[in-house]
Amino acid sequence: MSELPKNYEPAGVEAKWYATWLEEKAFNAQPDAAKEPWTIVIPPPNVTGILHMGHALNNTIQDVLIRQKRMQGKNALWVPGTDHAGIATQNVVERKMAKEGKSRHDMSRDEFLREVWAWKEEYGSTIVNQLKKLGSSCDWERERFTMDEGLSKAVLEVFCRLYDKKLIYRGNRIINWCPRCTTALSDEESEHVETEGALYYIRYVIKGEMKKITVATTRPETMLGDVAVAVSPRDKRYSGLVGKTLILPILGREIPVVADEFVDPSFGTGCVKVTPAHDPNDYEIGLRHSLTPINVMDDHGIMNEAAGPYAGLDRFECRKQLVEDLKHGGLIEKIDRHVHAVGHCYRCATMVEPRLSPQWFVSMKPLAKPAIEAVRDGRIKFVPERWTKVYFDWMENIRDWCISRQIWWGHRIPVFYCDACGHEWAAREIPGSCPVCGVQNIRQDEDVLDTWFSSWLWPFSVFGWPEKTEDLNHFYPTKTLATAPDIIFFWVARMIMAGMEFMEEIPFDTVYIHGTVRDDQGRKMSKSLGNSIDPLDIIEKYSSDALRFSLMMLTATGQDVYVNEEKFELGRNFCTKIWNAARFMQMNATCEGPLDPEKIDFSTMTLSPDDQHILAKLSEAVRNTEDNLERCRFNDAALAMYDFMWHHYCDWYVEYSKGVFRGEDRQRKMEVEQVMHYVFSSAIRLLHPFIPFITEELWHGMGYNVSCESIQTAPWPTALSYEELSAWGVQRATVEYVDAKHDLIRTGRTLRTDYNLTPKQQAKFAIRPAQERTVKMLRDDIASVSLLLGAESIEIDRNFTPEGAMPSGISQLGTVYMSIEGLVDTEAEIKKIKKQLDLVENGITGIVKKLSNAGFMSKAPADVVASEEKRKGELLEKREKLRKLLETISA
RNA sequence: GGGCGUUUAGCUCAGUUGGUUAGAGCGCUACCUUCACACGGUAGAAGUCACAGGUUCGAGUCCUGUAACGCCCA
Repeated sequence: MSELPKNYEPAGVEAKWYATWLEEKAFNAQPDAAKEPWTIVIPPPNVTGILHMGHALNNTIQDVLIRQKRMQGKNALWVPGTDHAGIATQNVVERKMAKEGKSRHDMSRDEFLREVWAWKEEYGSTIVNQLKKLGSSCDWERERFTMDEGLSKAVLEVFCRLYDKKLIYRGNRIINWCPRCTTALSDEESEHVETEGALYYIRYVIKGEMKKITVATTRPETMLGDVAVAVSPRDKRYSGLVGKTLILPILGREIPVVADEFVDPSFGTGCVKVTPAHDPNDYEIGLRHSLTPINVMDDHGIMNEAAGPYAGLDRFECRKQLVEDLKHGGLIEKIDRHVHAVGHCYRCATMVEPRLSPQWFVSMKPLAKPAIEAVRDGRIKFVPERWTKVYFDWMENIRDWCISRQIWWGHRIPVFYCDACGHEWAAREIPGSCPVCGVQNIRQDEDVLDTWFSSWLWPFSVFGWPEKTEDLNHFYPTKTLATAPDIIFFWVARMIMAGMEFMEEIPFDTVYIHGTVRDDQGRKMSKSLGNSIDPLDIIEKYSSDALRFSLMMLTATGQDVYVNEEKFELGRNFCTKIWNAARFMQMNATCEGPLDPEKIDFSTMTLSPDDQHILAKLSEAVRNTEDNLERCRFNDAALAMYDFMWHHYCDWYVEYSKGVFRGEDRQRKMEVEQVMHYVFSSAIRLLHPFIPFITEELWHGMGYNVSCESIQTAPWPTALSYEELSAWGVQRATVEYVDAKHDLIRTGRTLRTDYNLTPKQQAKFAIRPAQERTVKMLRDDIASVSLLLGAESIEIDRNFTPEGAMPSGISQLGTVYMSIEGLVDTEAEIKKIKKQLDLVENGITGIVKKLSNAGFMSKAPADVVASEEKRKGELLEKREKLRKLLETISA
């Protein structure tokens, strides 16, 4: 046991222990048939990422779980890694290159990829290092990257299997296109944003007639691609119109009027323009009426030749000019304001263009079925449970997944084409020639796969799948997946599908969905808003433990977490409190040498009521913490420990121990010291998953590392029942007595405060116990009651009747009386109270006068009257208290 | 348009299967620099549990409806 410094300096301590842990390979796990595996896979952060509060929350949760399981003796493994984040990373590298005056369009694909890999080597470990600062106990020797060799192999395997099962297919369909990233996106990657737009009413001339009809659209520029106008077949207004021909304004193209069930007669004019190349619904209408789509834009959202006079214009510029032109031609009936949800690229926020495009898709319905089953029959459960419904809703209406991306960074689609014979096939290895005609001149698909196509395999690909490895066999399936709600569809649902399809087993049994971290105004933390709090700043200022503990205290199950900097004081203050509790024990140490908390035996001691009480409360805290962790109630678990350590241990037991330590009974001192070490060493073990650094520092500082070098592998404390506790002489009745004693002491302290006694002033107390059996208990325990009450003397008498000035209070154990004779200058006190009473009386008179004044009542604003009424009430109450006080003192 | 969440002390939030006097942290008030800790201690003030109905011996909790805010999906 080395003497602890007065102030805890977390920065050095945290760095020291993390380095030691790495050195000792404390986080590493190997398959071990003798131990129960308990696995977590990290939601791999993007290599482009920097640690934000969401990561801090997410990873603290995982670390809490994994550290607890490790202490419980399980073969705990937390597999870390990063995601190659296709579009995001390509964007970052392209931006960086642009600053250097370079463009990927000036280099070959291979050259560009070399640039990205170089970037990854340089910056890709940023977030990993930040996770280490958080204290994350990941097995870093198993760190994976979604584009490393093994995982790429898994991706190829999965692609080929699905391709061969015809579950991957290429189709020409309307997809979400980002004109800035120039790639297709999946439906999930297009974020709907409420946008203030306009509804344009455009007139189309009916061929051969002088009449016009009006169509309403939010995207007028797409009319250049119109191939028809559709009306509802049930719409009587237009029943004569179907089959007629319209003249498309500007371009003069002749287009038919068709009847289609899709049209909602109540929207706009009931006539909708049909642009199959730029709208998913229009595409369907086009198919039903055999209309040929016309694409009017290029990859960058620039109008193409099909747009006639507008070719070469940006889509938004085109909209402006087209509307102007239509206005001049008298073809705009009106323009209404219109708010609607518009898709935006989730990587660059550019407005997404729905666009007809040949892309690769995964047929999802067959994959969804077993994944729905796994959740329905309870093999996988969501916490909180309500997310189950969100999952089912999505899974039951699942749409095919567009997996091809027109970028370079990612897993290249392993499909090959032979132009000689037209053969197309998927291959796990790059083939040398066409397997059908033998021609060597074959080419590979240019596109890469959606980044989620590798992450959906994460829970088993990290263990070497498709190889049947020992790791895979031992560590799969994993246990709890902790993640934020925004990637349930992107990732969680797809992992379940992949697990069921390729492993024929669930990937994890619990999905814990935590909240989003927001600022104190409820806004999502984001760089652009400038409202983000950098976890690293918090770590520097308050320590990693403080960050972790505060986050855990704040994260009510599944609710969003609102943070501001001050909230992290909570964790810091708690760590300081623990530190000082440890110092207190050291200062009062009588035992010599190291102390093994596992070897303490209370069965030979006679435990005092307070000893029994704190031991029972410890078991209660252990039970609460375990239960709450089991149910992912991290805030309740944190609170249970906080409450125990601060309010039970420090506020009561440490205060009680002072009386013992100041006394002469050496035997008793040693016993209390043993209780303290038992309780404290258990409490810091309990706290270790939440605040790993300070607890490890104290484990060593207090010399608990006798039989177990690190707290990380020290045995998890056991919650003892009263039956088990009775072996040490702990009785439930005694514990309840101490609870009641605390209530009594509080009552006595209130009396002290009421009569303005300073902490140093001793007072004479008397207690009239409510029950006979407490008389002896209190008499035996009188020393501790006296100390905690600041009593000069205490008379305990079932028949006590007060004489003179003795105010009283009622507690669970009985009535407490305090003598104020000699402590309070009665004369002066009476004078003071009378003076106050006068002031209050005057105040009341004034207000009553005011309130009975008709002029005031009729003219004064209501809130003024109300505040006067309120003040009157307060004064009346105060008068009553002062009168009572006067009565007692004068008695 | 559909779904979900939230509404409890000045602020931020807990409150599990309905059950004594609705809790915590911060802030506030008073007293205290006492030999673990002022990042502290003791005591205290502070709530029409969003609103309107209903069920019940009993509702912050369950049911119906309304409102506001937020999120997701179309």
